[in-house]
Amino acid sequence: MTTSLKRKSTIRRKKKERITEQRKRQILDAALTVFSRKSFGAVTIPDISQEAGVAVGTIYNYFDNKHDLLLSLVRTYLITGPLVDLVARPPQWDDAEFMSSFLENRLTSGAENIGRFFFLFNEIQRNRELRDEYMADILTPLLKVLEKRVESGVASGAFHSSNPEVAARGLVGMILGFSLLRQIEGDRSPFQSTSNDEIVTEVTNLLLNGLLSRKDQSQ
Amino acid sequence: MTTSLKRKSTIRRKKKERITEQRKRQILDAALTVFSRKSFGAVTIPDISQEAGVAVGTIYNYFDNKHDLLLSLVRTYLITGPLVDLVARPPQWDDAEFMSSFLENRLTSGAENIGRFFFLFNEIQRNRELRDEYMADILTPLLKVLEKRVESGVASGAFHSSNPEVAARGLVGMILGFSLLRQIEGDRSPFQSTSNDEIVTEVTNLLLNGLLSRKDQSQ
Amino acid sequence: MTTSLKRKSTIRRKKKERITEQRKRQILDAALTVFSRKSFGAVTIPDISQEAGVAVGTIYNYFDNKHDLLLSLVRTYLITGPLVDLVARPPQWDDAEFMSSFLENRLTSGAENIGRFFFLFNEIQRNRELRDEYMADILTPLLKVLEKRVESGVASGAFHSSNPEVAARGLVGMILGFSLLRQIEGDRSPFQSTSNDEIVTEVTNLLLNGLLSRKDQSQ
Amino acid sequence: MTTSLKRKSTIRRKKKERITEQRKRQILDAALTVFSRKSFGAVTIPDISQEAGVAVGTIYNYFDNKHDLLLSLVRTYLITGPLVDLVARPPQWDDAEFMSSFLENRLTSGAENIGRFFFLFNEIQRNRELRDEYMADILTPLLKVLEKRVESGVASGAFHSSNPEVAARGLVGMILGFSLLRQIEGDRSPFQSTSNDEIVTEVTNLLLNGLLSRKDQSQ
DNA sequence: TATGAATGAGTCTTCATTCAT
DNA sequence: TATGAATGAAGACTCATTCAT
Repeated sequence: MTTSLKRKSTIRRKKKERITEQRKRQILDAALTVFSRKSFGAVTIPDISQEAGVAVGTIYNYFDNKHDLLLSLVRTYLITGPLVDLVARPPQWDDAEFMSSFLENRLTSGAENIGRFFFLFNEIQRNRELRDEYMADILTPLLKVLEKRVESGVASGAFHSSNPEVAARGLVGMILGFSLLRQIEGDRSPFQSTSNDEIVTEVTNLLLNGLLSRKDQSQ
Repeated sequence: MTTSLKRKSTIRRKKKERITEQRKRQILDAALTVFSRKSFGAVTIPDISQEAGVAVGTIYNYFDNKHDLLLSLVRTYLITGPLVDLVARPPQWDDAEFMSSFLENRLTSGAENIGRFFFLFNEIQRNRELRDEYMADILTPLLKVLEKRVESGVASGAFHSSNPEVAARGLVGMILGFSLLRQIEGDRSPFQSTSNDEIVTEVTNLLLNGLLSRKDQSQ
Repeated sequence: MTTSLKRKSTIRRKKKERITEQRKRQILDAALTVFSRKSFGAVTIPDISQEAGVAVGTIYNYFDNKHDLLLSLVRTYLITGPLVDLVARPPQWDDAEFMSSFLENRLTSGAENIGRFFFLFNEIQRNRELRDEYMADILTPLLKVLEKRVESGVASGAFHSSNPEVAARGLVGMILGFSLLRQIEGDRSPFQSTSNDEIVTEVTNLLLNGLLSRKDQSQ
Repeated sequence: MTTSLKRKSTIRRKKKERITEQRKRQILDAALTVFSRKSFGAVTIPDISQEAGVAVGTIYNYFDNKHDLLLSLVRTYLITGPLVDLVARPPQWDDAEFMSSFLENRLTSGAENIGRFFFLFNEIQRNRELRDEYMADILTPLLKVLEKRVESGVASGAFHSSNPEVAARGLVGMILGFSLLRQIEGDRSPFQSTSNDEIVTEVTNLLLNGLLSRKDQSQ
């Protein structure tokens, strides 16, 4: 009976933990939805609580304060996901294949979300804690992986001779900036009737082959 | 005498307008300085008034309210400047020269400031009025100019065959994204000891010639 | 069988009541401990529940609300105890002995606790119900006993001729005020290295013999 | 004219300072009034603002926060006034005269106010900053003055041999405690029909001559 | 009976805006 | 025109109390 009781209590604890995680997620999802509508500063806790369908006080049962909620938001949605996998387990393809695949992946799955997280770039710039964490966990590792690929590609002759640091930031930067422009243009983007595949192909092509045609290229 | 009086009053009015413009500018400059220190939501009117060296009430003599001040900020710093000139009076160079010169110009003079103005992009996205204005006055014309250049470059054989809409957005996007990354990396950027000239050269090179070396390029 | 059942149920009920009283006491003790750490306004029900080792909800099984808990606190710790005994069964000593023994008793056992209960005096002042109860049950009877002793002492020639009402309040007041000062001085009290016996002797001496030496005393 | 302008500005600044002081005082007076009705924790800023006849925000133009308001309250009403004068410039009377005059003074002018400030003793006990300041500025100097007087009185033979530290605290304590009892008894005090002079005389007599009549006194 | 997550009224505090000087 | 004290609506956050388990 003691065993049974113990088991029961363990089961209950686990169940409780699961519920807690679900609630956190429920609130974070609501927060993200609201943040994509209003700017961060304009979002109020009641906004979030209403969207999440819980009381204001409930939010404070799961997060210390608004700032903590923001941090959790970043940790949950940015500092996880496919990018982290890519960095942690870079595939064994050759450098050109890797680049082309990386660009396609980011332009396809990353671009759709950039609008929702755009407000975070602002916060990241102003909030030292957030910035340090984002850089340490995401940006720097990603850039390092790309730099290494560029270096090895240059060494093997597959790539132009390039400064790897600039190239890595150029690649990531274009993905970021291109997605940002799509976000700003919104409804008025000329890509409404362009297939996403074509866009990805074109951008990848631009980055891999450049703008100039072969004959004009000056090595 | 009436004429003389009128003339005098005209002179006075002009002088007054000039002073008013100076004051507005003084306040907007202060606002921009403050925005670069604190996150947008954290900036208060007293902050700005202190930075500008005027009283809180004075700001309300020149701007209707905080939102109006923000609008003026965008109009003054984003929807004016060298970009407008470039679009209004595109130089007569050939397409390749134009592109290379455009990239250098933007990466040199634009990049330093993009961090300071970045928070405005957020506002642009949330504020329909602002976004429409920004797109109509700046973004769309700029993209149009670039698209035309790409088209003519492709026609002349100077450029790879490309979708001009994608290419134009790719170019602007990379400038935007690359500058944004530099801003985020800040002190930890690996470019601390790299000359700005080299960076500009490398990015320009990446965009014009692509990442892949000649022998691998598939037209 | 009915009888047996009834008896059993009576026993059970008594046991239950005893357990209930224990729980109440456990919570009140915890409340007192917490109040001695934080200011009254800063104490929360979770604070008390944690100190008592019970859940928040459990407290509400024994007390209607926070105010009720406070009332019980006063009733349990102020409106009971040795003072009540003293008043209910005054010893048969002569008046001088009684006074000296009263002072020693109060200064010894009462003084240590006065700091812990002091915050209750505030509540007593604000809460008419509580004040009436405290006065009716404790303060007035105590003062009456002392007044009677002073009267009889004056009549017997043992005491100076005094207004008994003033004298009684002077005695109680000094015990109260002296203990309060010790509480406020806390660590910085000069009595750290003075034995409690000496302090009690000195205070008792001051009250019984006064400050002036015999030769200066004006009857 | 420059001189005239300067003078004008100086006058204005002084006027402004005076108005600021008046406002602070106005708010502090209101706070004191409200605190004497409700316990400290129960008082809200709107309570005070309403009593003071100003807006909530105005209070924050003069005090950093509620805690700062409390500190100012203590500084303004407790750490100033006749007690400070007494301590700073002790009169040249002989020791017995001094004591008797001190007691009369405190029992007369101090006692009426003790009720209004009673809540502060609670705060003083819980709030280290407040306690340190109150002790350093008021309590310790006062006790030191009294201790010295007792010492010199004992040396001159005017007073009984006493521990000066205990005696000083006994004197102050009785004033405190006696006033406190009057406050608690309120309407039901038996002193309603007793002249204040008589009360003061009796308490002073008790402290100076003690309770025991001459013949019983044991030196 | 015990529990503790959920609730939302109530608090402190901020700050855009006004207006008398 | 410039000033800055006064204003009070609005937001972050707390905590006494409830109630489903």
